[in-house]
Amino acid sequence: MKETENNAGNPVYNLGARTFDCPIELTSTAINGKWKLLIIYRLSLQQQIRFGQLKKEVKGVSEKMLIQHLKEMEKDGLVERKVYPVVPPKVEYYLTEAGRSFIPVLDMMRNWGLTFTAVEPKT
Amino acid sequence: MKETENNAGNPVYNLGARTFDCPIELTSTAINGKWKLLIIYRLSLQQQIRFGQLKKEVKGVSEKMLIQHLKEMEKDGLVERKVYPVVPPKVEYYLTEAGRSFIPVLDMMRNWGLTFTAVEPKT
DNA sequence: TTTGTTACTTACTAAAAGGTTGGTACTTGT
DNA sequence: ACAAGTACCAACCTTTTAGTAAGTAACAAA
Repeated sequence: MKETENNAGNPVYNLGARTFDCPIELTSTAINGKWKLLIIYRLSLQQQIRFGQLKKEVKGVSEKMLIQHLKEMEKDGLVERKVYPVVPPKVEYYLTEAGRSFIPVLDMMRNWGLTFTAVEPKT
Repeated sequence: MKETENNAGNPVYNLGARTFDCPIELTSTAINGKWKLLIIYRLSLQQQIRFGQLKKEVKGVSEKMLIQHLKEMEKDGLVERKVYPVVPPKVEYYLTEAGRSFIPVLDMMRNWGLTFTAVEPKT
């Protein structure tokens, strides 16, 4: 059972443990989640960031979803988690190489959004 | 009530009837939907396409979701719909200028996905 | 008159996503 | 003894999203 092709002989794409037939579906899945793009954006602006700080910066996110999304992105190999053996707990998150490779894509997505800036109506 | 800023005096971004404070959220919302990126991708490959043909090309999509997504993208100003007054019905869809402006972004997303191509394990 | 074609619509259901609340662990400072 | 601080977890509930199945309109061809 070849792992570089699907049954039709087409190449496949792997993100973490998941396999896709289509690169767009991979990307789509990777960023699927209400807060993921914002999380990546925040992570892209600094080397590493503590969980509590990230929660403050991603405005409106619940703890549950922040953790859930971070875990998924960890599994996908986009984010890493560093635990400091201290009390109270200290955990830092940062983008992996693969995660950082998404930054230019995110920038384009952001720039596209910027083109929809509201303008003053003519009086 | 100014429509180019939010209450904090920051600029806002408009997609169709919706307003966002953050360009990433706008983009996120615009492409939110299981099939939207694939639909845009298909539309990007040809000038216009009939509904039935689009359904064939976006493999796995149900009629309901295809229609729903197309309608949303129409409201968002990314897609246009052309109805021919014939029987049986003939409807063609195509990207608007704003829709086409997303193509480079989609290309980057696709290229990012391509970097996850599975490779032969070393034997 | 019945059938076929195409682009839908509607109703119903199942599944997934996300929010809220209330925990826990562990150590330090009081 | 206990309160504080931080990063979680688990249970529960609501909302959203998506899938299925059935039906409709309009005309043309058989």
